[in-house]
Amino acid sequence: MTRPARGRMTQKQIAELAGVSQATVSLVLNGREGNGVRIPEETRQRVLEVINSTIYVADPAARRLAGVGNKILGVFTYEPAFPNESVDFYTPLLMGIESEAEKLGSDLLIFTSAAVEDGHRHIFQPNNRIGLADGCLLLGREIDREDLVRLVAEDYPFVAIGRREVDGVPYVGVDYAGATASLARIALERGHRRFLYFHVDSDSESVRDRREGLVSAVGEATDASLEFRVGSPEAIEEAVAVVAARRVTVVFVEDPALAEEFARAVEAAGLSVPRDVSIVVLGDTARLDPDQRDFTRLQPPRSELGRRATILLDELLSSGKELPGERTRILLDCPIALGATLAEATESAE
Amino acid sequence: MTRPARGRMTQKQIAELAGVSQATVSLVLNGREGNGVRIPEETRQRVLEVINSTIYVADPAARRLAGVGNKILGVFTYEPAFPNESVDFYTPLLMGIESEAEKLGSDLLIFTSAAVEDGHRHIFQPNNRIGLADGCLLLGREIDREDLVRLVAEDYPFVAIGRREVDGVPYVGVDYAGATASLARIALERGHRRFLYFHVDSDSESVRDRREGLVSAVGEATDASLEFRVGSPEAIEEAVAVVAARRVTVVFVEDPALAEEFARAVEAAGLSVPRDVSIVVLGDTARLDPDQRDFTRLQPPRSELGRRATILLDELLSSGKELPGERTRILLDCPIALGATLAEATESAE
DNA sequence: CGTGCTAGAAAATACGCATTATCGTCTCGG
DNA sequence: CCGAGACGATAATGCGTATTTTCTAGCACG
Repeated sequence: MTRPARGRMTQKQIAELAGVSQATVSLVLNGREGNGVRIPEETRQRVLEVINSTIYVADPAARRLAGVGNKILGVFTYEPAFPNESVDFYTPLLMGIESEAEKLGSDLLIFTSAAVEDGHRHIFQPNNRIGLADGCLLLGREIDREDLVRLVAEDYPFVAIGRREVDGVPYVGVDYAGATASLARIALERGHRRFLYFHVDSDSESVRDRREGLVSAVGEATDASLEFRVGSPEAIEEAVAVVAARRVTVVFVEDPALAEEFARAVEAAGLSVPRDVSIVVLGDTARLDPDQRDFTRLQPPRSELGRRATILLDELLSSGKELPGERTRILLDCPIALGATLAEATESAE
Repeated sequence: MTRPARGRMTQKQIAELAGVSQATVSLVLNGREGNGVRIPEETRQRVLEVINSTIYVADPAARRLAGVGNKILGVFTYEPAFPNESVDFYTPLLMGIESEAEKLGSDLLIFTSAAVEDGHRHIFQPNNRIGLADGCLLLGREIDREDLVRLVAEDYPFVAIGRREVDGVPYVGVDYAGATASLARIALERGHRRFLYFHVDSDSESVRDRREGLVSAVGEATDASLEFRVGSPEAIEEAVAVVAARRVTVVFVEDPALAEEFARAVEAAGLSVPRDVSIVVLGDTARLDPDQRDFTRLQPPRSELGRRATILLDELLSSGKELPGERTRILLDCPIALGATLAEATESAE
């Protein structure tokens, strides 16, 4: 017995003190009336007095076992939630989640116990405890698809933060496609015609959405072209050469770290950002150093994401899951930070 | 029934699939051997195979009810944990807590449900759920004394972050007295003799410790003097006058926001910081703007605090609370940021 | 006086798991 | 052939709560 009685009160003890049965205590506590249950005011008061004179609180584990909700929302992060490098990513999410949870009167259970392996956590481990929560929010840049499938199969109530293309997965995501398309259109308006896209090797939905937004917007302009390059050091060298030859005037970079690297390479080659080449950052800019340049970029509404996801989870829990699919798949508009790295295109020397 | 069976697997179902009893499944899962329990390898394998072919995970609520610790550490914050203004205060603490909880294989339950009243939360509210956690960490600048007394009375395992002068309260705090004394001695070494202390109206232990450290260190120098002023706008005006008259060369400020205000007032009066007057900040500097001046100040080791508190709580839980008092009251050294606002004292014009 | 009804409250049960006691069965020694 | 272990596995129990079911008086009515 890891955890002995400790001063903890039980309904049975309350019952003895009040001279009633445990069942009566439970009925009083839960205000059950009607349906064959009657409790005269006198008895009710007696029980309530005893309860108030003690420090009784219902054991949540027992409540859950008995099939009632606990007002506990799980939060599963695929990476540690609080380390410095992620602080700007997770903290705004958690802020939104916390404020909404407070409104709902729910507690948050953060699953820090899931060990990190292969760089990220897995939900289904021998002793996972997601079952303690009424439902769960899933945060993380990359969420294991198998986990999602399994959660759906188990009919466990959860909401993913970020769009997920798995049947039956409720999510609150960001309209990256639309926002990226907007950025691309701004570039087009500013005269850019030759685009370069530094992509990353990831098939995550967010990356794909951004790519598709870019491709479709550039495709709308018949005279514009879009080249792809994997974001790697070699590609940077080549890209700088291409830029130097005035064949590309704007570069969309998926990885923020790479953007800075590229900008430096450009400048090392004697060119200027954004005069000679504009740069737009697409991926999570949370990790940018504060002293880094003011990139033109996406600004996902993270707190709002957390808030909306929490609300959706609560809806799932209270509605008994009969929500129509479209209400469980939410995309939020993504604001754009215009920044200082997207300028008018200079005349091509061709 | 808020939460019906859902696709969830139980040991009973596993048992049926494997052709054994529920008890056997449990025994296999928990690796119980000896003490009258024997399970041949053949059976064990059969059960394990079934388990692995399904998505079974033990129901944590049931486990806990059955007397197994659930490895959940509660985190009670007296203010919302994630809002921007507190981010630098709580986040490092949470970082330390999280990393340690991960090592321990524990989850974190954040009590966001406790409604905020009178500006801060209370632990004991009807339906508080701290009972779900094995133990609890208490964070907050000001912790309600009554809550502490009651927790001790209940024999509930917890650790406060920050020194608390309440009998039986385990804590991990910061040696503010020592660090403040060090700062004062540095000021003395640099020739300062006339000290001014902007204090705040708070009897919290941390504020008191800093005051005592300052008083005792200044008291050691027989030729030094220390004046007290409540930190208020009027006091600022007066203090500037005093400084202008060269009667004070160094000001210790409890409230960081006030420090900046004071510095500006000094400069507005045509004096210079730190040439004419040195400033030392004592209180929580977490809220300082990044572009604020580089104050000489205290730098509490917050992540370490979180880490050590988590370790202590774990010790309390696993030791059955038989720890000697001195092991449950820990003070960590507080590093000092020398900053740029404590200079050599200029010769007094007296 | 027995029957039916009602109010009030206790008893019983289920939840899923861990653990203990118990029950067969088999083997070996005497 | 019988008793004592040894071995395997199951039945039984408890954890604290919610809920359903059952029980006990007391009472009115026929």
